[in-house]
Amino acid sequence: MPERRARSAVTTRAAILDAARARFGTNGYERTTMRAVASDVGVDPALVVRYFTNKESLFAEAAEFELHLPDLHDVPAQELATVLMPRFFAVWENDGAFLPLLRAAASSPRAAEAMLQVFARQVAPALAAVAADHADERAALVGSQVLGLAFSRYVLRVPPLADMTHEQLMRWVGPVLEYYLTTDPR
Amino acid sequence: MPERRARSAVTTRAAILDAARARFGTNGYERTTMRAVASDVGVDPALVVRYFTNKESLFAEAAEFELHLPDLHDVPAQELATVLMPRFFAVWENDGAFLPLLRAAASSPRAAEAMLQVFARQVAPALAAVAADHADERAALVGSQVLGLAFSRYVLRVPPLADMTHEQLMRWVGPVLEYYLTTDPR
DNA sequence: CCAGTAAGTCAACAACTGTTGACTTCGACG
DNA sequence: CGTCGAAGTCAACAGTTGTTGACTTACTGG
Repeated sequence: MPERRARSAVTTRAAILDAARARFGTNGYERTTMRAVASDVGVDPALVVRYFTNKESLFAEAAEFELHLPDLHDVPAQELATVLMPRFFAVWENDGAFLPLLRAAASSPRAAEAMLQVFARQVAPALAAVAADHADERAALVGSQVLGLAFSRYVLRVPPLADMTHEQLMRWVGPVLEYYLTTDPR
Repeated sequence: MPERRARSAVTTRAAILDAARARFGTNGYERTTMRAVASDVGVDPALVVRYFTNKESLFAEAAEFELHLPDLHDVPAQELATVLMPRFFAVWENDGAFLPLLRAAASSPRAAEAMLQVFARQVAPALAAVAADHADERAALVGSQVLGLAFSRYVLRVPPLADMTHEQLMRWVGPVLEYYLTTDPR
């Protein structure tokens, strides 16, 4: 039992990160204050900067996330949505890092750039495995629909969308993803 | 010739409103400062509040816009996108009020509510004219795709999307709108 | 038991924000 | 010409924000 501090450093650091994600996720970047995050954890604001040096760095760390999209090479077109959508739901609803980034991307160029990187490094390559042609355009179109869904459902909370189940959404959106990835527009 | 002031009140008022739209549109609500708007017009900050009383009221007026969606009753399904998309492009690119609202909606509950009202009062009713059934769900899905497109193209500036022409986008997105409005998911 | 170090607090700073009230400028009109 | 009201400025306020540096607390290893 090497250490048993009343509160180990890693513990409060993680707590601060969680609180930051929650605040950034519901209030966005500018409306989230260091003091509020600190007080959520019951700690002095100075400690937050001691651990994360900056509001900007705190945000950067809070907004890091991995989609973990599976390899799509052997997935038949009709099952693309069944494979993809659950991953999106997971990132949107469980991991707390997506919403902060989405909200902040709307008004902060830096956050927008970060979101663009997530798309370029995680989404586009995975989708390239199944795109018929014009892979970058197809991936971007899928991204626009997916992002629009997240924005409408979690940020705007458009009533019908916010209340639908995962299954209902998959049935509606599935054919669209399949179309964007594999079909040629008329 | 009743009035010929060097700068009539209505003129500077309109100039302030324009500057506000531009600032809100590119920087979002919180990062837009009264002082910056005032200085864009070459005027004292106090004058801005004299005309608009509040930052919040200034934003409210700057973010008002009308979609002017046409009556869709006699539009055949295959031409829905040809009729709808040009209106969206017009509001996105010419009128300066859409982007401020979209950006602000991401981090301000009030702005989100305003955007929801635009959807409920202007988009949903117009689309109800052609929706096969579940009109509210179908309208919301169209809204999610349209919003996602705007977000990706104008806020995030996803490269392929930002560079595509109106015609290219219409060809890709058109079938999706048609599907959401008229087809049953499999 | 005691010193060292990590964990945390405290008060304060400088900058910036929205907003206010009193003042000035100036064109129009009787 | 003189005055009246609109158009606009000025300086300043009160509050909030991120960030800093010096200080205190408390656990642990020797």
